[in-house]
Amino acid sequence: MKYSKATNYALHTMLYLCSVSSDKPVGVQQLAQKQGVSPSYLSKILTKLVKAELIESSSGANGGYRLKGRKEDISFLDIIHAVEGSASLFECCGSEDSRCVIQQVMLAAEEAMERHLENTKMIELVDTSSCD
Amino acid sequence: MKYSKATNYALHTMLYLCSVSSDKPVGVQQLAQKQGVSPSYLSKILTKLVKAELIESSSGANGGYRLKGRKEDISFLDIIHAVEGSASLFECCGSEDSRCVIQQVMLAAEEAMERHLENTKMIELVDTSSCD
DNA sequence: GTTATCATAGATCTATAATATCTACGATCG
DNA sequence: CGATCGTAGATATTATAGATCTATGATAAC
Repeated sequence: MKYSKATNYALHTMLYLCSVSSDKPVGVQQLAQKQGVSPSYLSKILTKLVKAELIESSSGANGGYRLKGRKEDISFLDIIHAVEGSASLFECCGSEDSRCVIQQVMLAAEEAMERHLENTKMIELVDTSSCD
Repeated sequence: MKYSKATNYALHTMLYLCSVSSDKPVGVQQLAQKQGVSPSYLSKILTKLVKAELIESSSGANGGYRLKGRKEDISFLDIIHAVEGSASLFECCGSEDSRCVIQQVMLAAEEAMERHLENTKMIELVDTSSCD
């Protein structure tokens, strides 16, 4: 079990967009170059963030991506759910059999992690950012 | 990102071994049948639990698997680490770049989940077990 | 000692998801 | 109109999970 590289790209892109905090959209070429990944692939990931309404895109010349909401409101969990989906990490018997005690423990553990990810907002990292 | 089915099989097998709590080893055929999985596959998973010293195996007639340690000491995290490995769920820049603030947040979140899994011991589920 | 039973290790196969690229398309600005 | 830029879809490529089979070695019962 591992977080995908796509999640890594998404988090770093969001952190960058939060730190520039400009009205001007940033093109995917520039974003991709900073992370050493192909623009085609990154744009697929960013489209998920658009659909989750974390960022918005503008086409045409001087187009690109910019934040939609406020930095204070964007959590790690928002970004991760947008990329990875929000399904449970553990499924016992195919469906959600809530009677399974193992399922209950795993779900509670997962919620502990998600609580932490939900409480950490992007704005907290803006000034201290390295490795972006 | 999802927990593997192997983890599911391992957890259910461990819960069963904890609930029978007999000196007699249980064969992999019986364990596999209860979960609707092939004995060949399950034995591969159980071998990992043996190497992690959570259970012990005995060959030959009337052989099989039985608990090694005490139920009070076996945590969910022990089992999960035995099957999935104990590497971090998130890797930022290939190596463990501890300067990356994103990495730090993800690591802290993961630790919150692991803390919960470590504090939940098998014995707590033995009596209430359904879906085993 | 022989035989039946049972775990282990290794090779192998398939299925599925992650990773990545390319092309065609539609939208926008100058 | 024409250059720029995001979107969607098709497609290719790995990597990993999931699963099975065979050969081997260990053990107990006879």
